[in-house]
Amino acid sequence: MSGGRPRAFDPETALDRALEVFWRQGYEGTSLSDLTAAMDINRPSLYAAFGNKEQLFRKVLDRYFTSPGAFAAEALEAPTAQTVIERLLLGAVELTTGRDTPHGCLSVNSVHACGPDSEPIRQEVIARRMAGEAALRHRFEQAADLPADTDPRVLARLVYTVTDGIAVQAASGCTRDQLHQVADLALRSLFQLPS
Amino acid sequence: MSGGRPRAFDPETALDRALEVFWRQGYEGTSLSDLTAAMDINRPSLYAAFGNKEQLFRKVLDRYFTSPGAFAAEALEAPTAQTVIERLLLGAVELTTGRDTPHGCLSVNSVHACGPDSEPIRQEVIARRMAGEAALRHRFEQAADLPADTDPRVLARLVYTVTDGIAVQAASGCTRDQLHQVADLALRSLFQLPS
DNA sequence: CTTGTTCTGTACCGATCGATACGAAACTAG
DNA sequence: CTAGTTTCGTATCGATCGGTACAGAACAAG
Repeated sequence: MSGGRPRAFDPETALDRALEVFWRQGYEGTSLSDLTAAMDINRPSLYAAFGNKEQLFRKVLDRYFTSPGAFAAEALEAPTAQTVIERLLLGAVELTTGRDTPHGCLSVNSVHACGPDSEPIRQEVIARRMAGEAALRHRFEQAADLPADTDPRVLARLVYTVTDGIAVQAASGCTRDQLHQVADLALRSLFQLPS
Repeated sequence: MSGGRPRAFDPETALDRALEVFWRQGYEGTSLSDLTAAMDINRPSLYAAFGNKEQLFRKVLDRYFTSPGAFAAEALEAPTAQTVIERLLLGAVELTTGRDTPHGCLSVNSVHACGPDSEPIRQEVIARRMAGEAALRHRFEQAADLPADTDPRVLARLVYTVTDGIAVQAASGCTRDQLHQVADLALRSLFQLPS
């Protein structure tokens, strides 16, 4: 039992740097050289601390959902279905159009991870998306402010369809203000509110 | 002036094969080996006939929008704004969940083209998307079946947000039937139709 | 000190990336 | 037939990919 040479970097901040790069460039678009440059560590240090590129990305995904993407889980605690949806749509706009973060959504980007070698990553992201959708459906099943003929599954899927679309729009240059208008219109349509 | 050796492949079918591969694997995820294998031609033949990978992708984009994605332009000719949106949403579902085509949308995939080297591709796709959105806005400006307080820009953006979301959902495994339900609910919400 | 352990830094691995050089093959024109 | 032209097929280019071997540096324990 012994000390050994102390590591010269903080794993958490390094993980944040990796999140930055993966968020902006996607899984396949990010090379190990990009990662080591952004994390300011050498290649062997990266492998020793985080496994390999795929394992690093999974840890980055965890960090993404627990900190910038935490609003999605927290939104489910809103009192009514309407406020849940409101928080989800507005939260998606904020997340995907941040001033200090890349535009778009890491999760949505990763669904389109391209090559055959990144298929496990795709599957993992898809599994997380389905879990989120199922949670939203359960939340809707317990809501009292939805019409009786509303299918919670379809509504949950529509809401995630809109948030996914928001992410795509943000990734393709739509501004935060523009997307706020879109989210507002979507909410007014869903709940037939006066404009 | 002379003949020369005739080419042993049909450029149009080769382009269709390339579309297939790019559609499924994205721009960066598709290697030249993937392309030559799918198009059943050699590397120099590809370069002689289509330029390079980027130019080939642009021609594939043209083909995509003029044949599987043609519904988007045609939908604008529908008589009312409501039917325009109807055709767009249902067309998006059909396009992105085809039996004999990859799931998802080539255009939406390419927005997330990852690395810094594929930035020109991203910009081209974004430009085409903005052109489509502008066309839809103009169509809405001339529509008689929209409430007077409707902002055509916001509505156009919302419609494309939903079609983008449909593409993401399709890419992540959602079935055609499920997305039809989503599109139906979106339409009923937008136009406050009885279910 | 020495020993053991862990991390750092360089230099490198085989594989694959997009892109080409070059000669043989297949055609037309004369 | 020969000459000219275009495509095909192989073999290869330099660069980069993800991943590692290995030696030296920095610590703790004795």
